[in-house]
Amino acid sequence: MSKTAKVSPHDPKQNLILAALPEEDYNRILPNLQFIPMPLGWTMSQSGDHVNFLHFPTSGIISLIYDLENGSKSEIALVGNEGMVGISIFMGGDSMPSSTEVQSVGSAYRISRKFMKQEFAHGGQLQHLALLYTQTLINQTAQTAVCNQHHSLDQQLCRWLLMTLDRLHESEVAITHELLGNLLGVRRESITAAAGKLQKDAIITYSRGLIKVLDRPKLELRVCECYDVVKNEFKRLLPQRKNKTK
Amino acid sequence: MSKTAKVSPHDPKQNLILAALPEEDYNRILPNLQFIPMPLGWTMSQSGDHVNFLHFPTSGIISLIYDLENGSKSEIALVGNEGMVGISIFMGGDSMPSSTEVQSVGSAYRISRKFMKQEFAHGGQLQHLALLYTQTLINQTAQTAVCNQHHSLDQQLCRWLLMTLDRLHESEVAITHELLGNLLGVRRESITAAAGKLQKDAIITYSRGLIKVLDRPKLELRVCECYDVVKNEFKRLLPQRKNKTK
DNA sequence: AATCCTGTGTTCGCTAGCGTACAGATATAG
DNA sequence: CTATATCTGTACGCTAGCGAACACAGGATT
Repeated sequence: MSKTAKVSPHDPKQNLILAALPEEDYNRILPNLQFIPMPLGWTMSQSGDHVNFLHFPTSGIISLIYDLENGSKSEIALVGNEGMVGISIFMGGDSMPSSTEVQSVGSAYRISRKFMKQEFAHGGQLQHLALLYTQTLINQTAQTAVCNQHHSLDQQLCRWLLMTLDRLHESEVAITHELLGNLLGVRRESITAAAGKLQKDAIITYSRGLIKVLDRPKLELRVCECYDVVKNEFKRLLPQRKNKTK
Repeated sequence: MSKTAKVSPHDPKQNLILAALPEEDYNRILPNLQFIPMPLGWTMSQSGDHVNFLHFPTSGIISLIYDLENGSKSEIALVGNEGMVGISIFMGGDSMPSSTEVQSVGSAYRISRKFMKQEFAHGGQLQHLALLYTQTLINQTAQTAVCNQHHSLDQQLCRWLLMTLDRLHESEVAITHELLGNLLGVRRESITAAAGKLQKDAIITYSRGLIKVLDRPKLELRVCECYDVVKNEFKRLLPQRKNKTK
């Protein structure tokens, strides 16, 4: 976050998808946007829930999570102000087997399911961006699948931290080992061990639910390729176009 | 599948997406379909390749695979005659980081990228089905991610066999332990061990690249929930509508 | 027949992460 | 300022899957 002002979460264009819309589309959508705060821990939807809104975060982080019968979970993707939550609305399924939880406080603008379906049917730029973003989500999920299988928890932790930092725009992450374990699908103790190594090497410090990243470059040295793959594919599909607001 | 005849791979309606189209849409698309055999081992596309055709398999199986820098791989989804290959065409990205390989001989009908884009833009039933199918793919990928992390190889092998059987419509699967290891992201020896258990319990037999499933019900008893989750979500999103061919 | 290649069987030591258990440490509430 | 709940540290034995190495078996080749 930079010096001061101007970065209000109340500006819809803090969301990169909205920001990338041509003025015409943006202006049509604007009156249908509803501002909504996203408190920490809010379960926006659970597996199978009929989804009624498409959310465009302006700040904060949402985790997409798959739950198993035995209570284990795994995060399959992260969404911040670069994306949207609720793709099943335009994909047609109306619900998904994943649950969505607010990982880091923030806020969003949302539009109703009905309006989004209309907009999508028009086939304009919002449709295009929504589908491209969905493709990046698929990629994120798929890369998570391979990463889970082939990379060490140490590496996965670095990946998670970097992905989170990218969406937070600050170097402090509020999360306990316990919750992080849930997201990465491992025990709390395993996180303690992995985080301990990073702390010992002065890459992070943490205490009681607050992780501070001291040395991001070193994180990038330790992370597995998955971080870059996801990031690069995102850049390829959704390059940051400045919208020409006069 | 019934007694005899009539199940020619040369009938485009062997593909369930095509079969689910209303006559009107189907007839418009028909002249643009090109039949193409899919030989065993054919790499239809590699990571990053610009995709020129959307394939609708009428038989056979295609694996979607993610590769890592160190040479490890993992299959992230299976596609048979229930689906399509090449979604990046209508999702807008034109390519994906996954490669696609023919796992089991078969054939497909394909349409050109250009024609598909046109069709998709019309916003008709093909658009709708394509997006729904994409949602099932996302689900398959996400479930693979959790499964990789939380379930034993034994269970994953059962899952793979069942998913394959569902697409083959027969009880013999031609694949070596080595290749199976690649798909499931483990060593050949680990497959030998897992398959050995199934063979000992008379659930399968195998030799030199040919696995015969003897007792499917027992496979279903051993498999993890992931198999059903994916299957049920598929049914929910794409229930088998008989198209009203007079 | 002898040879080769591909596919499978098996072993050995190794490591990551699990499950369990318990102890210390630091907020927050009363 | 004490009590309590929440976090983190650490230890122990256990298992799944790894990596490497080698033996054997069955088709194919000649």
